[in-house]
Amino acid sequence: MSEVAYDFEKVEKKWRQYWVDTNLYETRDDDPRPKYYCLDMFPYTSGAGLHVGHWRSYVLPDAWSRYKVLRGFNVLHPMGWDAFGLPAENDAIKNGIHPAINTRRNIENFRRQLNEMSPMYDWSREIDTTDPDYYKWTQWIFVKMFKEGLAYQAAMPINWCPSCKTGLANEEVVNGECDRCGTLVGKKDMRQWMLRITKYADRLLDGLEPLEWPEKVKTMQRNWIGKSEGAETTFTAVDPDGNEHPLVIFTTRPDTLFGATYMVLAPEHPLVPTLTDTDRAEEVAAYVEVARIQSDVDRTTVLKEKSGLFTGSYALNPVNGEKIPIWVADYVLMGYGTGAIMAVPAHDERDYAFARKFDLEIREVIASEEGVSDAAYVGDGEMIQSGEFSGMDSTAGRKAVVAFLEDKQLGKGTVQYRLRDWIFSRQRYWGEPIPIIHCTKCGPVPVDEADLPVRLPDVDRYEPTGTGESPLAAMEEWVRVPCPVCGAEGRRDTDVMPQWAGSSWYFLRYTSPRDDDQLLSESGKVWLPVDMYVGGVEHAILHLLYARFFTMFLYDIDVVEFEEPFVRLLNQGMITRKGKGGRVEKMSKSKGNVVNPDDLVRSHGCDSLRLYELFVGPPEMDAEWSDRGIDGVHRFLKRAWNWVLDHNGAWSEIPSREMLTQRHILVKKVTERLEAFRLNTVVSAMMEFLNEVLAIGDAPDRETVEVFLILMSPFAPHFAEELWATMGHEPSIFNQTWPDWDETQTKFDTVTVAVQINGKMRDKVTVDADSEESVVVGAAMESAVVSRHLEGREIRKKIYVKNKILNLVVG
RNA sequence: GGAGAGGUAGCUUAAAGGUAAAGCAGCGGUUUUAGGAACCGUCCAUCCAUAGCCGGAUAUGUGGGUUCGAGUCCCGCCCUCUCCGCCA
Repeated sequence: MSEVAYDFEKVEKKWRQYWVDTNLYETRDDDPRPKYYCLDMFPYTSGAGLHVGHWRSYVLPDAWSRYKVLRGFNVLHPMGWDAFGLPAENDAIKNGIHPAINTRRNIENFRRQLNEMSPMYDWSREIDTTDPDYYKWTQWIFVKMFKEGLAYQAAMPINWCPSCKTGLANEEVVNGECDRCGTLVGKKDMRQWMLRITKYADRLLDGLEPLEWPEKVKTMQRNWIGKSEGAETTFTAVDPDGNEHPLVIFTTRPDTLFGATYMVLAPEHPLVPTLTDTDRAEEVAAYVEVARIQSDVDRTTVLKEKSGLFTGSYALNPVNGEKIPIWVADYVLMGYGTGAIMAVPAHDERDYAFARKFDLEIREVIASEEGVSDAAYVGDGEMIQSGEFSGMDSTAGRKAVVAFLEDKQLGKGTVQYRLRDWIFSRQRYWGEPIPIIHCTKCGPVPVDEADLPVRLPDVDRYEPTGTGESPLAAMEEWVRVPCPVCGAEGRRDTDVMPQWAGSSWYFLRYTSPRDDDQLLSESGKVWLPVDMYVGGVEHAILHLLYARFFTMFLYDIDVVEFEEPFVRLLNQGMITRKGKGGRVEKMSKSKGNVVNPDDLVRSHGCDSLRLYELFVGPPEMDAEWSDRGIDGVHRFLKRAWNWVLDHNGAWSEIPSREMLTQRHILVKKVTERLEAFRLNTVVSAMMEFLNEVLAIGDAPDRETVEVFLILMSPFAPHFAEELWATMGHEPSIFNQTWPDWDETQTKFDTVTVAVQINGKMRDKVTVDADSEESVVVGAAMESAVVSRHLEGREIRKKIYVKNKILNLVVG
């Protein structure tokens, strides 16, 4: 037994201080080593603090960063705070503490908790999205977008809680209800700032292709962007007075144009009042009103019965002049396509359900084996009942019909996206003020870039006003400013940016966090783009899409030299644990199943917890937390500690052949598994190694132990550093180089070969490595078990795989 | 309805065509006034057979297939989890 017990508390305190004192984690732009930028998704600083599930997502990239350091890279591994936004503001309101103060407290708690993990963050690069020196540049980007025509104002229906009398962000609408009072959320038309992300739809789609991202995330983004090719076609609507109105629809299936038996307008469609006849006007208006105040959530998630009303008017199909009824129904959305459709019930599931309910004609125009008597047929096939196009395959037919429409000027081929422009205004307090001044003569004018940032004023009342305006609107002395263009009296925009604004470009700022003159310093550019980005899959769409959009924009205005910010993405899995309801689910305070990492650091040590967070399961998969699991890795560390100290100073001069082989196997396994990011199996390789060398029992040689410690250091840094020093080395172990392995040294002198008979394992024989077949067969024949199975049977075939198995096929 | 991930010993996970392995739990021991912790050892998945050992058969959700050999490859089915969803 070693004299010095593993006192993790003392060891961890000592080295944590040492690394800080010696600036081990300071990262320099001009370091000659090749750069590597490993980024964690920075936390949203809620009041709840970190649990072991969060810890995992920070330990993984930290271990990876430390590995990259040992591999000779100059690693940038920064951390900061995403601290503006609604949850922070609501939390502050609830606690009756000003958001600025509340946020500061939360940040300090997060920083303290993260430091418990001993991360190699370069804290000199810390950023905070609520810092005016930071959001100055968030506003700067907005000004640039405004100047490029990408930021514009539009009247948009927004989520509106009639009880709280306030606009709500989508995040605040839960199952169609106001998150705060439970009232059904409706819609209200308000003038909003919008960002023209749709202009980038194609680039956002095409850019995904080469990225080393999980396929799932790429698929989700593709679906979100939702590109569909089709045609716009102009029908002619005839109102009750006999006046004609062009009615444009979008369809992805122009080949089914002859199957259109009715049309549907979205309730908000501007032609609805015109086309509704007087008998139906009241009923239709009521229907439209109900649909209008319903939220998108209600209209799109409830997949039950279709509803709708006939307007009393008809439209003419441009390809055959047929007269078909025009309906209004809420299954058609104003926000997609043109807000109007031609309904082809035979070949569209929604139209089919609607037609069945309202007894409308279902006309088959694509031939299929199944027919359309039970359900719509949505596949391809031969076009029938389609005039001159009959007999054509529908795939070719789509192009032919589009060509026909274009020729007759009845329509054109177009592309539609599901992606909408980004609603960028919030009528709230805790966010970046939108840097625009409204002038009665000049209209909206951006704040002069030299005058940025527009500081968020300190107000006494930061609660939502109830008028639908931001609390900032009440600050007359702040609002009233001269117009930057003409000098006349202007008014500041009083909306703020959404929570996502600051996080859409923060990864750039870490490279030049204190540059007051530009968003990104020349010297900081060396780091970009991000080589490895680690975070939860919950950001698969919004944050990652917004960040890509911002980056592409900054590329277009020559701020950065690349279009895609994140080369490689890793989504770490959640930590789950049995909650109050007895169900195994994601850790959260409300489920009562959180485990606080601070407690485990105290009881088992930071290194044990780091190791267990990695060991708990494959990084990208969810893992169930086991309260006792950490004991296993803790014992492993103690055993390893004793193994090193027991032999310290009494090393074996020459490593035994077996020890040497174990060492090379370990380096190989750990390196290969690390490169594949299978960190859980790296830890188990360490355990297996220790079990093997303890079984050998010989004193290890010095080099084997040194190698072991270097391999351990990314995962259990204090442990490795302490033993490294105890062996007489100068700190720090992180100045060492990752060891290499010799393939020829990973082989043992003798190997155990399994002997199978007809594919079933019967015995094992030990032979010299690389033995020929005859030798192994000879050894196998001496086995009693084998000979018993061979008795009275003839060997038909021998299959020998060197050093692995011998299979005897008998008759 | 669509997309993705997954189902291996009581639990969490390895094994990517060739001996089913690691940790936890369990069991036995040492230490201890005792319990716990720690440490050491061990490990029996099921069934058949046996006084007991030796032995045999069946075992990676399930049913087929390919192969000398399948947890692994192919096809069908069942179950779990996550995300998306009236997008024309």
